[in-house]
Amino acid sequence: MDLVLTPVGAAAGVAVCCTPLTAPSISEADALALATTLKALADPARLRLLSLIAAHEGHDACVCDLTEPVGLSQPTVSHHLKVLVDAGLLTREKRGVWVHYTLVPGALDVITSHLASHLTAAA
Amino acid sequence: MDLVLTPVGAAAGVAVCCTPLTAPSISEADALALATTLKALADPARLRLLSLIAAHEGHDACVCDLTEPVGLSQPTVSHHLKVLVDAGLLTREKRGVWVHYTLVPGALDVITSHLASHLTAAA
DNA sequence: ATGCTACATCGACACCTATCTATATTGACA
DNA sequence: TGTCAATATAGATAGGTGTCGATGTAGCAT
Repeated sequence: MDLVLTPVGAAAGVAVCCTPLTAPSISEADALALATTLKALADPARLRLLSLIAAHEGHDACVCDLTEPVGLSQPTVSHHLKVLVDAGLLTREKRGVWVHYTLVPGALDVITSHLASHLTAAA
Repeated sequence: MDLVLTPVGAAAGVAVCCTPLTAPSISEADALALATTLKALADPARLRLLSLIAAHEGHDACVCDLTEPVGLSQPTVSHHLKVLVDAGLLTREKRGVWVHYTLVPGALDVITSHLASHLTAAA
């Protein structure tokens, strides 16, 4: 239903502010999906949790390894870990009484490559 | 003031849940800084704005180029652009009546390399 | 069975943020 | 100078989110 409203200068050749498009931009759906994943990353507590897990042998750590270093309550840590699992950045595995969280290999690469492909110049 | 509370298994050699640390993790300050920048990226409207600007010739676009494609009000677009400038992802330049926003070259690379260095395995 | 320990869920609260409308500001032009 | 167009700022509001304490759940040990 969008009416074409005064395409300024289009017919008259008047200098317009706009530079021409040279490539397609990200779709609304892709932007939403990327933003959702980035939101999971965009928190200092969650970055520290991911970094702590990455620093552990096998990129694997249990909650008891993580609560004290980040200085947050156990329920809060549990909440953040759930966010990271839901975002596909961690996997959860129960081992007896303990729960181990492990980095998903390549998950970060997927994010950064999407960022690069949509937000950078093609040469 | 933290008292050392029952370092379980430390003396007895009992199997503990925890895997050993093999590397240092991100600092609290670095995590905060990275999260702040990522928050600027973690919004679908801002991702679309960045992508639109990247798709323009010279990675440069004026506000009038951006308002209609993202489908948001002009003040909202202006707000998002300010967030991106404050995050160091865009630069702002006034040209007569119009204002042009330009991608900061390499800004995205800085983010992704920080992510990679803190959150991935060292081989 | 009972209790203990590790972790998750619930409910509440304070704070942040995305969005809008209305208005101000700034520059071009007649 | 006065008007118009492009953009920014202000104020308001609805919804999201990080945090906590309290409580629930599940597995191990005695």
